Amino acid sequence: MTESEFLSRYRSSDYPKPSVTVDTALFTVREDALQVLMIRRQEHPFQGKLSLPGVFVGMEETLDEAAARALYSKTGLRDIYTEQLYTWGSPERDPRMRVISVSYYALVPEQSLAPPEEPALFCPAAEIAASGEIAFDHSRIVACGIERIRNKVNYTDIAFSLVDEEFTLPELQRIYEILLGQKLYKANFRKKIAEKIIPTDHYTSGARHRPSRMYRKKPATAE
Amino acid sequence: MTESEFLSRYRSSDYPKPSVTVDTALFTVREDALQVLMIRRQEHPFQGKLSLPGVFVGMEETLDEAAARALYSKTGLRDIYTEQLYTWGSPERDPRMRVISVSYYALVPEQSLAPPEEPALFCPAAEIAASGEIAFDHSRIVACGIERIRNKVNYTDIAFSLVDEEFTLPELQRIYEILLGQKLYKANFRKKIAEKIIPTDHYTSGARHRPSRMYRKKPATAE
DNA sequence: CTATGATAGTATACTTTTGCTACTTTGTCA
DNA sequence: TGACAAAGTAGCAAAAGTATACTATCATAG
Repeated sequence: MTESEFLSRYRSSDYPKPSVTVDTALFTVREDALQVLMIRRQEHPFQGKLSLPGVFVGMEETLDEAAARALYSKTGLRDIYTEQLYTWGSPERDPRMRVISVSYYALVPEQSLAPPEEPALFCPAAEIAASGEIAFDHSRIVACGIERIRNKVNYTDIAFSLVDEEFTLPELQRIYEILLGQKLYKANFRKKIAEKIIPTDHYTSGARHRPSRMYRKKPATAE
Repeated sequence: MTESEFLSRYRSSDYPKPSVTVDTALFTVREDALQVLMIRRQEHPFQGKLSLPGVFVGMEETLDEAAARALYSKTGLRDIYTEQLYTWGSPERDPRMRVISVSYYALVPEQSLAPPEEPALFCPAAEIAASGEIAFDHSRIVACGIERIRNKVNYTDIAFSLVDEEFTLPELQRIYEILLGQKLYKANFRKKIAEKIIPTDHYTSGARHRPSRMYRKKPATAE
């Protein structure tokens, strides 16, 4: 039997299949806290509960594309920093049927977001992670996202995804402190990120204290 | 409409669904190299090529259970250190049909493995990761596993999963060196892992040099 | 037009970890 | 009993991380 013969005889409908969704946790830092975009469900199951934005994976799209689609439909944003988190496959996680969920997390600066409308809202991520009142296993997904972010802050540049293109060092430091959940020393923080940033000749103004210089992220050097 | 009415009307077959598999990369350190268990495929597609052990996810099992099943069927081992890696969902990754693959990696000490038979064999992981001759996207899965292991070696205890219950420090150090791809200083290495191990009163013997003390891993302390 | 409060930004001392070299110990074997 | 071989230990210098004290510059009040 040749490969093409084999392929033409293969009947994929011979086996039962689970449904596959992509659920996305969009994080931002707002009001001095890490917050996550949640949707209040209008339909069953879990009607009235909070859930993450999600879509069924189309037959012709990649998982990354499905995640981008879910995020775009709720925020209108493209080209967000997005990364796959974990895949959840317990047979009981959805009461309708067997659904396997590939979860993603995404990071955006608060400034690039329009205030969410109607069934969508931002919630403190820590509260969602600790709550027992969240639809499906989405509380665990958020918890998983928080943990992943916290782990990656120190050895990657994900924190820059949460500030605008131009930012001040006190702003950036605040992001780090919120993600890590601890206070950092100003001087040490600056030493550490000095090599990752480029100063501009812009300064903040208006505040009744010394203005803060603005910086940009240095483009990643080739490997 | 109540929730139970809603559920009874829900027709999950209304939507096309991808198939879902679990593919597992079983790593061990053998002959001074990180090696991975591969299967030479007997059937189409990719007949004759190397692939990772994989199974279709059953409708009543979790993903972790499917991974354990795949590993058990090839090695006869249960309770292996196993962790989910990444989920691969490109529509073209399987020529038969749309298949989404949830990949796992697993770590076992060489001593606990029977020599693999027939279509199964161990291959140097770096070669698999670099080869263009591997079935599906399994080469990338192995590459992803190597990277994950390398990242986790320094801030977790996964290296201990690759040695027997009792081990010598030169053995353990060799594991670290192979995973990290670099030589370590004996004294520094010992200082660092001193807190994670418990000495036994056993020693190696037979070699024509000073015997090496054997240790066990200290049970993880409560969080 | 100067004092003050508030935050931006810098200099520096101290502590811990890492990188490295040299040494001592203890077994087997000739 | 001396030589080799790898196990195991001691210690120093450089680098990185931790912590504190200081100076700079704006807006506003008086």
